[in-house]
Amino acid sequence: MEEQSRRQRIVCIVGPTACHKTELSIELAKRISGEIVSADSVQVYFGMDIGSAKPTVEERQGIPHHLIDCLPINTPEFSASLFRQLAASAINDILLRGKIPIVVGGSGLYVNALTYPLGFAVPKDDTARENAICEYDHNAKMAYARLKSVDPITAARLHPNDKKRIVRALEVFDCSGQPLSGYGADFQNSEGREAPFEPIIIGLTMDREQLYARINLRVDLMMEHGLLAEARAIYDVNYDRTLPAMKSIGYQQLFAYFEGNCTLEEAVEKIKQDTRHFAKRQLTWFKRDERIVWHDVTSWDDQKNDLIEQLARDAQVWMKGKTP
RNA sequence: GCCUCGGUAGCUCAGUUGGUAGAGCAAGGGACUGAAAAUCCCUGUGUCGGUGGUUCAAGUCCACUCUGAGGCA
Repeated sequence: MEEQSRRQRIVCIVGPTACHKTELSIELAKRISGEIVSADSVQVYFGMDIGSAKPTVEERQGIPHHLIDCLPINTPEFSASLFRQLAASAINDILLRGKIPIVVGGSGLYVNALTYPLGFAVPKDDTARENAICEYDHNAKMAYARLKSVDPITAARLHPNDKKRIVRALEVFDCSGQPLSGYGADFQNSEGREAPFEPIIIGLTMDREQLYARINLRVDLMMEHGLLAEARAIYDVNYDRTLPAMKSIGYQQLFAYFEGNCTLEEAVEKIKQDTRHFAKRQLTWFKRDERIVWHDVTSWDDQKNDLIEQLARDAQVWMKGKTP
């Protein structure tokens, strides 16, 4: 309890893409003297502006934004762990300046990295990963069986086809001698470690059909605002296509078009489709998080003023640390 | 007017010699610890266009009918 109250508090805004997170966060920041920390795995890259729905300088209205535009596209690897380091230092800075950090984003794992005591104890090990991939490709069943014997807890969580996670779990064991589950296998703080920050989490959601309609519309707007040229510029640089940034929605589909694998119309449809699927996955992720206080913003235009006022009060109470 | 081929799940279509239907996509649900806008898993009842008939049994055969596309006049 003593430790808990000493932990630094932050405000988080989460929810699926196209759910007014950006607008809300900026309005909130204006009222409570906040600064924004983006928890978004694509907005971190320079040059991916339209497709990642980065707020423009005008939209930011002078509110400082962190973790936007801080990596080149050809960054070979970024990770939740690295995000935590960068975001944590940004947040500490903000707090030192007496401002309120507002973490806003749709990358659920990134938010959890800041608000749960996630392990991230064993860094990526290229050799061990190579070997695990070979092992899995050679005989997936046996690779899974080995994980079962070496780390039964993680194996039980994972489906035998979940190559990426099985490989990672084997990698962790092979280079550390410890099972991945030994570093804390859940989000429930069962290991008793302390999370970096203590959040109030505001969740935005809306009627599914409405959300999908907004997504479709937003993709059309992105195209009008020059997404094609933005994607083309990135395509022309000829980056390694296995780079994480190259797989972002809105870009990979247009790359397929540039390569003649589909028409432009089909590519745009695919962007909408993939964005809808993505929004659904985000909702699944956030739904199980019982810390989130949800707000249905289906009728955003009518409710936003009241909602912003209310959330500004909630956030300020939270930051003063008066736990009920 | 005649001929041909269609009409089966939200969409595109399968459906063997008659045994009350099944794939892909969409959609829904779930998972998620150094790739997370990534990756992985689960879920298919629908007046088989309609009405009658043959049959123990019809999406499947027959008749009529509605409807779409194409062809010939």
